[in-house]
Amino acid sequence: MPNFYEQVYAVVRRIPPGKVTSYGRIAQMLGRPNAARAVGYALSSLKDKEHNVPWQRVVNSQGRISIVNREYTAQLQADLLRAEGVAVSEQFTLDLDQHLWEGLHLVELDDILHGW
DNA sequence: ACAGTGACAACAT
DNA sequence: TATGTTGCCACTG
Repeated sequence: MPNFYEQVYAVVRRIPPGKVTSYGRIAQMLGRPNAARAVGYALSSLKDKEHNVPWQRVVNSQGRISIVNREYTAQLQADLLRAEGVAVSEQFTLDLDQHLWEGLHLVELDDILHGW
């Protein structure tokens, strides 16, 4: 049974290129509608290589890149998304109606939540 | 055991 | 619109 962080990573790995979702929606998928902050915390602790997580595909509920006081990182996220075909504005915003990921099917969620 | 820490989100001004 | 406030929660030392 993976811990919460691993569950978050498992979900994020399912997000296809060119699509995005929010911290809160990931929390909801994992059955913890109020754990949005913990999702952000999980991603912030990523050490890149060990995991293979497309962290750039997670933005806040407003469709905005949510990394504060780290301009270079926000810029990196924007560039990574643009490389996938996502239109990101100079203010680090994007159109959720156009790029929002539908989410997982119940079978896939069961895999993540209960192991396989 | 416990207080501090965020890449959140919803609401209230 | 744009800030500010408050509730949240998993993880850490």
